Amino acid sequence: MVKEIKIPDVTIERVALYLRPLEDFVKSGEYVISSDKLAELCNVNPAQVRKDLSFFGEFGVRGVGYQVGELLKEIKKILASDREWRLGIAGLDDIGMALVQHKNFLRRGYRFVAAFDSSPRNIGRHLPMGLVVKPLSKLKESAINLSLEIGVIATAPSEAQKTADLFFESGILAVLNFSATHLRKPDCCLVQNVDFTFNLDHLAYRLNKKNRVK
Amino acid sequence: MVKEIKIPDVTIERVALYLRPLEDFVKSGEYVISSDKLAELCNVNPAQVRKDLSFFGEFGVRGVGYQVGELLKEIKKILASDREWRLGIAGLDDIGMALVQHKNFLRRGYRFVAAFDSSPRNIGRHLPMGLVVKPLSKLKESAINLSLEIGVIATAPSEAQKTADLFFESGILAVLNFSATHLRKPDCCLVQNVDFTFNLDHLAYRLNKKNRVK
DNA sequence: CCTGTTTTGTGCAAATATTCACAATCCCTT
DNA sequence: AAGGGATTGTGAATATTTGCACAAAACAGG
Repeated sequence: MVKEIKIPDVTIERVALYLRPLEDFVKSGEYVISSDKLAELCNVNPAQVRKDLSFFGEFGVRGVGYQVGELLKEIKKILASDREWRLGIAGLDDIGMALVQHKNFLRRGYRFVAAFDSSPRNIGRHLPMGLVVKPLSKLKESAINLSLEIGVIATAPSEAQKTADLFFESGILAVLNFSATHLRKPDCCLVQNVDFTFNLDHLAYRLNKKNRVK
Repeated sequence: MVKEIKIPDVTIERVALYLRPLEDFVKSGEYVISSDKLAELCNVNPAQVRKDLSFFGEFGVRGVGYQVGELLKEIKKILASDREWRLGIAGLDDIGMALVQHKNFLRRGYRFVAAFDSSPRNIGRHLPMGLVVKPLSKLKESAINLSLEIGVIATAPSEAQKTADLFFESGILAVLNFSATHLRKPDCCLVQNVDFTFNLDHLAYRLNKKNRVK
């Protein structure tokens, strides 16, 4: 019987955070990293690092630290980013275009294998990596044929819900939503919203507070 | 003597969250909203909504609810988004371009008033709203002349730190970083990192877990 | 002006999350 | 092979956050 502990959401987020400095670290040629060092790089508490990792197993060696390469592999396994995920994107105006071309996605294992748009202006356009923009009407068919796993929505807000529904109907269970609208979704599906103005609001709040305290 | 309570970070984030449905709500013509309704729209607990708001004052009327317009105004005041903030952006390749042109920023009070790039390919380009891309060497001078308040970094990772330092040296206290690199910063300055692959990692993790549980 | 209904604001208890602190373990040196 | 130094893994202590539950306040209708 496997132990059935619930893993906090914040832990997952931090574990993803650990991934980035580790990648830099492995390039620098170091073989071993301590929880202290990793914690410092991520601005968290060392005990936190150890506890976070301990949810998933014992990856370190007492008195020594963690093997960088091994830890990296373990974290990728934890996050299920030890394999490639197949993405479809809808909406190829400026943001959509920027996303498709962004190299970070592929480096981290997220590959765009289909692109859709409703506007004749964009349909048929050739994108890097041999992608051709297809009409939205082909979304469901393509999603199945190409085994899409995650849908990315970069359409205008007015089309976002319609597009999301297409993704959901074609069996896609996760959507990354750049459209700054709230999406209705079936219970079985996951949605992550990305809204840059959130980050700005947070900065503005903290800037303002700092000035007031002065 | 003003009471000196510490306001949790999560509260700020949720308060920013409340802003969005409220804006929709005010358009729909409703005058009053209850914590129950607002909570439902944001997928949080009603008591949470009330407690979050109570950190900043008493905005509701017992037995009635909250005046939508007034609440909206109060929240904007809390977040310091009741005024315009002046942004400068560095890096005008695909992501930078998409950001500058994105209408949401201005709608929420974030105005790009300067744009910088190091590449001759981009310098001198005319952007929407009368902006012209200036060379990075002019950043410090412009930042002061134009009273920039927040710097946005959309450069290649290799240039991110250098650019951030320019922002900091010119007295800018907050930076929004799209470059997927960790930035060193003076203690007095604020940095918010935006990394889309984080969101994807989180989705991937949850998708994977769901399949395992099955 | 009283009564019933509604919904806020908040004290308090429960649930979660973070941090401390230390035994357990490993490596290195002699 | 023994001792000293380092660092993990984790139980226990703290700190923070959430949510319940209810008094306080407003309003509407008679």
